[in-house]
Amino acid sequence: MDRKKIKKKQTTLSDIATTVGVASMTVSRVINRHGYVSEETREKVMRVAKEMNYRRNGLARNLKRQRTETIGLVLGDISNPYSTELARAVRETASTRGYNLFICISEHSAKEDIAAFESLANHGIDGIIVATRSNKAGDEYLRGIVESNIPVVVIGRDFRHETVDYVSADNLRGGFEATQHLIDLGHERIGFIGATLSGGASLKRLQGYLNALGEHNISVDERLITGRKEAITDVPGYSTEKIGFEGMKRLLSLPNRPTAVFARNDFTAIGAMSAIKEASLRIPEDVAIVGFDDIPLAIHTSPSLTTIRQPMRLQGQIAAEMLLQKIESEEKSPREERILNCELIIRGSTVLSKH
Amino acid sequence: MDRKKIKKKQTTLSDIATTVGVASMTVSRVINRHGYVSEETREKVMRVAKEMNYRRNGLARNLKRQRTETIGLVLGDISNPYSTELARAVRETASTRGYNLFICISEHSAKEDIAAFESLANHGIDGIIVATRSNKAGDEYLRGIVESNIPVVVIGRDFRHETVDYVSADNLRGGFEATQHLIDLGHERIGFIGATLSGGASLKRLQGYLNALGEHNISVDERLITGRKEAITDVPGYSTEKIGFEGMKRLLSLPNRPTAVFARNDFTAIGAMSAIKEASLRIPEDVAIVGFDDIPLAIHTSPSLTTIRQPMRLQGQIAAEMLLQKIESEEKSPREERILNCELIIRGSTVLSKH
DNA sequence: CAAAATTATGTTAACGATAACTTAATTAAC
DNA sequence: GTTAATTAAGTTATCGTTAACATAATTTTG
Repeated sequence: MDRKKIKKKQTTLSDIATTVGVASMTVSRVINRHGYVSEETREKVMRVAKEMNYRRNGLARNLKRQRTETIGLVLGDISNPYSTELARAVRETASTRGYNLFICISEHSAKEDIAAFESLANHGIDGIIVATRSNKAGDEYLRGIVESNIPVVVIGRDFRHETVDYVSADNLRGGFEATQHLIDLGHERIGFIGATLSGGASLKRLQGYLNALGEHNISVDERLITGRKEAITDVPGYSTEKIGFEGMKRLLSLPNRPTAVFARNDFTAIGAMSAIKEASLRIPEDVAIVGFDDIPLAIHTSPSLTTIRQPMRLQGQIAAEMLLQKIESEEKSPREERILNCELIIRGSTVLSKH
Repeated sequence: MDRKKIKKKQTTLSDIATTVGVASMTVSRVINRHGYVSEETREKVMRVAKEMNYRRNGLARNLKRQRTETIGLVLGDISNPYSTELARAVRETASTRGYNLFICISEHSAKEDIAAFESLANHGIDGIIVATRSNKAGDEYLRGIVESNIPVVVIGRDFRHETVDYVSADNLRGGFEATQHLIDLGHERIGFIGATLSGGASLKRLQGYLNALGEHNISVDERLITGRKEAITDVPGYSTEKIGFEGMKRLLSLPNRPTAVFARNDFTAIGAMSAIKEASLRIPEDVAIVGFDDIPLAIHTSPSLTTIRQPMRLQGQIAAEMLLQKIESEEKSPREERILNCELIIRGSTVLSKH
């Protein structure tokens, strides 16, 4: 075959320089609108640059300038409205401040977490926001990144480091309020779906649940707490519905089944609702249910889902601001931590609608 | 303040080389596991690299190697399940083939489209998949990118170029089948929400609707076609629900209102359903409704939504494969076009459930 | 009108990594 | 035991851009 693709090289500054008959530095000045260039030269250079379809090589530029004006965001799961709202807020804040955003997805895999961190760090990104689930291998790698002086901010996940800022919803309080709401409605046998106690209640939402029970002297029944062990799995997005479905079935099969359930997130709650309906029980009369996150779907389920709304956009915005601050400041600032309030949204899955 | 942050520079190959007492090329060989190095030297280098927390500078590396093993994906809207499934499939395919994926969001803004293209191109990305809505300024910029020999594949959007591959769902046929389904159910006054005829039915789904009506000799009533003009707006994600809601209200206020409606996508359909319910009409008895996309929410609405399912993952996978093929092939291959079949999913919004 | 400031351009040396080449010592082959 | 192959390094140039400095012409200032 003689129609091999001759990898036509990109036009470079010096290509233009040669054509116009100036030094490449002059061309650089024109391209960057910076420094003295005569109007005549500028026009000539611009014309030739356009003709030759010049595109600046960012690799070389960033290598020389030692910054990229780009930040990275690593998400565990892009199917979750929580993640997407986060991403949108981060992008918006970054964009306003003149930064580009590259998003990487890790699909809750430690290996992909590392691949994402590495890839971003390698590209000389100015800073990274991490919103994946914590896991050992990933965290270890992340620590290396932090220690090589790349600014990092984490959202809603464990990771302690003296220079890493932290943003999160108040999951502890949210979990507490969800449970409190059910207690206020008179429930005493309240289940939890989405985690087990074996991990020592590392999940803040579960801890909030336990705290609420404790405060009202309701004894904890471990059989009412169900869910797969807290660990990185290859389960993406919507499959948490399955955890909710199976967890609820387990709870319903108990000799003394709960009258209310708090699910660790809305997808889990929706799965649980399916199980309840399948058992021909009514929501909320037979089993009341509270979720967490207030995803857009929550208002469209039947009955609509009572849930804890967390400020997704705000978390993204604050994280981005923190990161940019770190990137741009000369001073080394102390670790900052922002924990944002959640809000109980009461809907039909706990309280019969009035009409 | 004297605790100014001394921007500790990253460790470089030659830092390690100096410490160990070898040439930086030797260190490079160790790091890249490529070329001859004695076991003794390798171990020493590895140890020092670890101690000094070495991280390879990808900018320099990629600049020299002229490739990054990274591809970019530009999405108009990340809140849409269509986009997220696409992204996941693209990531998976890319990852399997050893490529990283950077995702950019443009929020349906021409300016941000351009910013995303530019940023990706500048970073020397090996190729770009574009799944934004077409718009003049953005397309013009994209054309420049294509002409500077960066491989590009577009998904489900207009963009004609002899070297740009194209993947899409068969929107024309999908629109036809959605309408056909309603006709089969006996409907004759069928509305369309989400676009107007003024743009000359550039929207394939609308064209499919028109074709189906034509085939059954149902005359087109322009008052039954409603929606905002096809254009880039700053309206993100879920707000298409609003278009559906308002469009439906307009249709319901007609003297001779439609008995069925085809909405350009599921969010629009859901908005329309709200309007129908608000008017105290029944779905599907008074107004039947069909959406498009089969988003996860579609099964959870009440009644559940009849819709056209498009193969989101498949589109992403094929696009990624096409792009990687372009990137890796030496030969210049002719433009390829893949149009994928859609599937009608019949649910409660058009047919009363049987129980 | 000399000194200072401004404008316009060129030169040089990185940024950090690596491909391509060279040198030299070992080991294998015939 | 001489030639060829393998192993283990080092040297040089370059990827494309830009910061920093240097030069020279022109303009402004006092």
